[in-house]
Amino acid sequence: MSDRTPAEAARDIPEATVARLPLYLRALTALAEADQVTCSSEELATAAGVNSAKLRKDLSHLGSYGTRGVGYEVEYLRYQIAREIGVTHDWPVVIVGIGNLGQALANFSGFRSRGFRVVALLDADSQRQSEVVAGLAVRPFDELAGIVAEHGVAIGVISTPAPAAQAVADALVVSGVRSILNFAPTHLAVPEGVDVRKVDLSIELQILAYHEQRKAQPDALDDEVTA
Amino acid sequence: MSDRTPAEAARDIPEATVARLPLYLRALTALAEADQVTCSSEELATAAGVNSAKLRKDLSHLGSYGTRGVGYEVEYLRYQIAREIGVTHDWPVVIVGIGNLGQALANFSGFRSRGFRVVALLDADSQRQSEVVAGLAVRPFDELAGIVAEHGVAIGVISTPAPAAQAVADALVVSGVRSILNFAPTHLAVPEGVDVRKVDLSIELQILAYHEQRKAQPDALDDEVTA
DNA sequence: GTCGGTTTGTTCTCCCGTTCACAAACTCCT
DNA sequence: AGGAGTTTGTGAACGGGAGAACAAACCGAC
Repeated sequence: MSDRTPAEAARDIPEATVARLPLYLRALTALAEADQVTCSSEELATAAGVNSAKLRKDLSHLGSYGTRGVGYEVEYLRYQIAREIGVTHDWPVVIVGIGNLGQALANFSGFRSRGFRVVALLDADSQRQSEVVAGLAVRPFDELAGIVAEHGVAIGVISTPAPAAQAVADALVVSGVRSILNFAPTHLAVPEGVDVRKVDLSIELQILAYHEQRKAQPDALDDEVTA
Repeated sequence: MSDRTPAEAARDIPEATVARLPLYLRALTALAEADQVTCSSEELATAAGVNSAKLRKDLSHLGSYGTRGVGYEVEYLRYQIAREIGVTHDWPVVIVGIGNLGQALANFSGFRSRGFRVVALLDADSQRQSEVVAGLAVRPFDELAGIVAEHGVAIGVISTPAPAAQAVADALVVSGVRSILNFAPTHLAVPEGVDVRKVDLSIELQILAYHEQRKAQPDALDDEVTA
């Protein structure tokens, strides 16, 4: 009934907590690179930009790592969170739609370094299929099913124009992909059990614009003729 | 104290509603282009991918547009939402960091068509300053303050590497920018009154990976040695 | 061994957001 | 004009997340 996946609470970790775990993972990685052995919840929370009480509650959902009176062991906690998220091994990813954004995504180093590996770039435009982007040849879109099966791809990224996105999503789902990251500015309808996360640049800007407008106008609101 | 802006509820429209208004605006624009004159809440909600009751409550926060027994007039409602968001006129935007992602953003047509106009591209790398991207010359970063003042820029986009992001944010704030869209994978500390929205690609992927992992494992969880 | 200081894990409360369900209000047909 | 049908706007119940505050647990000193 709902647009979100209602029974997606797989075990018992709240969705809001899941969304913050990558923040903690990143902060812990930075601490580890600075050769810090232990850290307090206060320190880690500051590094991640969240409240320390929230951090402790989040971590309590995955277990009782950490020692009272001492704090958390950086490397140990980092591994535990990585394991919980599932990025102790690499996930194969395909990117569909190799325009400006798709090329930027293919070149994005953050993927490779954080548990993801781009195994194929796909595009329906035959002109792009002669190009090589980020060391990978751009391949025809109809090779999707074979590539997904071959590499065991579970995550697909859509960076096509909006009109093509739904068809691409359908094809991804048919091929067996159950998680989609959608950059196309459109709503995707997918079957139950398939997760879609949306990144929408113009929506983010419009939200900023709303607040910006409110900052500018002190309190003039009702005195407008709108016919 | 908090990392979010606590007193940002400018008037009385809930934040969750504000985040959905751009969705409705987009759906209404699509309906208008299909020459549809009126639409029901059910129809608009389906197009936007949300619940119809949620849609009606959202719209009720901006006023009582719509006619019972009939629905909403597409063009009228579209204008009202655009006015509420503040995209009836264009917002000048600067993009800082013209790497792969910055170039993709500069070329993104959705900005221009949805109330935003990129007025300048900035980069600290002098090698990039000879390039022309999306019809705009890449200019030195130290011209920021002048550009912001000249065009009345209120919104800045950061697409630099993570280590440079905080310094860029500081410079934006000093120049007078009060809204920042941050693509760098790091937490930005900004003064009260400045809004930051974050788009983080690897976090989105990690959230997908978490759910994907839970789909794969039916219910094996505690039986792991972790030392 | 005991005591003080420190930090985690957890409980409790409050608030925001979602959803259901229904009254109010409008149109169209007779 | 009146009634049937339709759709909006909203009141109320419900669930989840945020934050404060505190008890439990650990370390180190004496």
